[in-house]
Amino acid sequence: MSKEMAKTYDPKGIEDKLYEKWLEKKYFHAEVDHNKKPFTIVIPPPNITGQLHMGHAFDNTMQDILIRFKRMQGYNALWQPGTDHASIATEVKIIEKLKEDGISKEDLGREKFLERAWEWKKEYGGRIISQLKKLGSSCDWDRERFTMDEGCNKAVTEVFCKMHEKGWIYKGSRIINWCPVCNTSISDAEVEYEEQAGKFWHIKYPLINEDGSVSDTEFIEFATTRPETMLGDTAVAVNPNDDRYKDLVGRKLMLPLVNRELPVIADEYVDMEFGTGVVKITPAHDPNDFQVGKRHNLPEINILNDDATINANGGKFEGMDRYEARKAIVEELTELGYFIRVEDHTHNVGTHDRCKTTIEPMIKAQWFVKMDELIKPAADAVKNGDIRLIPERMDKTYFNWTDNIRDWCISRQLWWGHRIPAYYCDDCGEVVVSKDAPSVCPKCGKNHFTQDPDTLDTWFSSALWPFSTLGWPEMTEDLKYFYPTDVLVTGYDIIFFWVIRMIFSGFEQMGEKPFNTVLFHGLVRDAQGRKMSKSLGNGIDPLVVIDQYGADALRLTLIDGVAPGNDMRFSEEKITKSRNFANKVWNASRFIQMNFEGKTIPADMPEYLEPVDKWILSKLNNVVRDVTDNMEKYELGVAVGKICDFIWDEFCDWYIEMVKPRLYNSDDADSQTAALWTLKTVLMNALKLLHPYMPFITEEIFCNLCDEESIMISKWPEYSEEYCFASEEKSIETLKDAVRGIRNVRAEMNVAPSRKAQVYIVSDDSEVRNIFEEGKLFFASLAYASECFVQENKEGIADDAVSVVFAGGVAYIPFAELVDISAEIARLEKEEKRLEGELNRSNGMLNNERFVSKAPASKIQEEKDKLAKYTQMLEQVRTRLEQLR
RNA sequence: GGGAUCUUAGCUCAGCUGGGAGAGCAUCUGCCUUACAAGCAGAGGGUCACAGGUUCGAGCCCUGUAGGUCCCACCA
Repeated sequence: MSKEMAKTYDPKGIEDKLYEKWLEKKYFHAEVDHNKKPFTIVIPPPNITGQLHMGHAFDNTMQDILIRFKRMQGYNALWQPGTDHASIATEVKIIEKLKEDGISKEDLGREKFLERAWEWKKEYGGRIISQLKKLGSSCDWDRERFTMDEGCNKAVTEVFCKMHEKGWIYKGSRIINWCPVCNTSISDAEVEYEEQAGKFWHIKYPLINEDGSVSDTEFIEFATTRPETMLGDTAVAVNPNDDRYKDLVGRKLMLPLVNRELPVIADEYVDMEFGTGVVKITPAHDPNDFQVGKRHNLPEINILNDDATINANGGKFEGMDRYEARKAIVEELTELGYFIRVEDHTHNVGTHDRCKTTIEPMIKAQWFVKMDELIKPAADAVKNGDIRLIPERMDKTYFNWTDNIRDWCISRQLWWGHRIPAYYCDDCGEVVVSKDAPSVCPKCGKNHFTQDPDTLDTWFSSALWPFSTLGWPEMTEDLKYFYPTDVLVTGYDIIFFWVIRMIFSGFEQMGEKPFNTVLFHGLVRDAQGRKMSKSLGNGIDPLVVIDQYGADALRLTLIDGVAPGNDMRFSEEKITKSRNFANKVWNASRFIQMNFEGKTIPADMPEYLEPVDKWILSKLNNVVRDVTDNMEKYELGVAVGKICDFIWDEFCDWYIEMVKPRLYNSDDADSQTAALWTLKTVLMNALKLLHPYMPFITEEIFCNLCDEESIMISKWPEYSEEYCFASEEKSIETLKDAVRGIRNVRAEMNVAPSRKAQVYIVSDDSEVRNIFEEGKLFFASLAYASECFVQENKEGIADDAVSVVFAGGVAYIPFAELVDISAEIARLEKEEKRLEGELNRSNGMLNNERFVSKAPASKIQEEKDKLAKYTQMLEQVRTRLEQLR
């Protein structure tokens, strides 16, 4: 056999070496192959600005597990990787960097700025990719893409032009969310509402008398959280059914400070119950007021510059910041006697999710995607099960968005991104949308154009990712073969940003869904359950974890015991547990390898197998079936739990211990061969099951133990009738029961394992006697017995021997000098009580006529078996008690 | 305001279509048993948030209550 294994598993060195090998062998690479079924995952492209964090590690671990699993199952598995240009995030970073040198982006100019951005991409864009590799991700790196590469560019332009032609992309002047810090419009999805402690200012406007003079007795009172917006008020509204104000509707008010006459209008929008039942209307700076303004043909007065300072429409407040103006306005209103009072008021304030700046609603000309028609097939697909969301509850979240869809603002006043393919004729202003710059104006025939300066929302290109990466708009072979992809793995936090947009884009552009299934995961939180964040400084760097514990341990920690869609807590304890498991696997393998030394192990199942061999093979067979089933259903956390339990508990703690005597004794060659073959078979198959979760350690061991090239291209184990040994499974469990019982008693009596004792197994069931007879050797070692006798009756056993009742018989341990008869009686009485309880329960059920008549037959039989078993055990306990008394 | 979800051992969480409450960690007790002390063998510990209901049978299904978390809406 090959080289000696170290005593503890050290992932350092091994992981990088194996990853290099996989790359070299091109195992990750997938080509169209019509003899194989494809299985495709597209990666959620990480931002080029990003560093690998636990969220990425979680997300990519899940994808890698699925891809490796399917690859081993014989699918043509493609994991399509790439990165996202992350328009605004990247632009902000570059601006920050420029700022350090004292330059603004305008100083630099568009061309130069973009040059910098590309340099930046070149320098840092690869960083996250190399970090993903550390994790073991088996992406097809030959296919790596970037949302702003040539192909994706082409796809974006194509979609924009097509949709524009169809009328589903349009330019319009509408109220949008404006970020005064990033200086760009953003979409509704990018607005985050944050509860803030604010103020509620109560103000009054004077009515205008019939003679045109400003009344000093008649006022109309209302309250606002944003007094500065009064500069843009163009009406005051009341509810049409509000008797208090009926007479005022149609009259005029004087807007103080700017001396503008405002009408009092009636609109259903106003809630009579809230406050004074009066609302000031600022169509240019509030989305609801905007709607009211449209209904009543109110003027829209924009009072803000792009940086949220007051513009010329604000009169003497011009140039003030919005918050300075707020203060100044309240002061002046107080002086003029229009201010009533102020109260504390917590309310939700819309902020920009990226920079947390309070957004300012403004009317601006922007490009939009018309959503009402586009969303229909996307909603239907989930409704009718064509696309499955896991966990299912995500459906509700999904429909909540599709049912309340609003047009998508896609233009951004940024430079880093896909530039909008719209051209304006310098002479007549005609708008031409086309893939290439037009040469002649279709309206005036002149030939000078200026391209729209804006770029597109980052998510516009990510929405096309599942097909743009496969070659669209060309109908490539890749596209025909790999599309639709199989599963998308992502966090529930980007369902609106990305998932929905990919779905409607897929239907619209490809005429087909982009994926069959969406597997959602939750957030990785810290040990206290807090979100990992930069500001809290509680983030755990996955690369540090990999360095300390290995990628396998990290991966296991992230997936073990986690249900789809649920958040998980990451802690030192958990990672230690995973590391320990890796070490356990390592040592079990080391032990097995040591025992292979100088032996030949048959390739096929030997003729002769002992019951324990059959037992573990049967157990393995069940695990293979269950784990495969769980994985097909995306229950990865459950699946890995079963694998680990099988390896640690059944295989290491029981089976290996059971076969040790056979390994140490070469007299019975057949028996030893059977043990060696079974050890190898079970280990190899268990490693295969574990490989998707812990790719490195499994590969290292696998290659140490066999001549195959790699575990990652080996065949996934399948359930097989050949390995079904139901009766051995059952009988070994009986034997384990006896062992546990004996250990328990010995532990209670504080007998050191080194103190061996004789053990007598007494059973009137010949099958039970048989199994102990056959397993005598290992049974003795597991039960710390010096000798083991199997017999039909109690003959020759000391009366005061300790007795252990198990299902099928009684074990006697003549340990006279240690036995305290009264303690023994107490122990057996406790056992008697327990069994009586069980019998009561069982009898209760079986005597319940309605249970017997309604419960399924299998359940009844199960209960009858238990009854028989406990009856027999109780009998034994009672007999024994009598003897002792 | 609408919705989702959670409440199970001291802690962190599993528990699939209803059929005798689980794991890891922690605690306690023994063990250097020639793969592993990052280990082995044992033990203790739970009215499955609360109240009803459906059912032969409920941690699981239904209704309500309380508390937590999250998402959406955004009453100026």
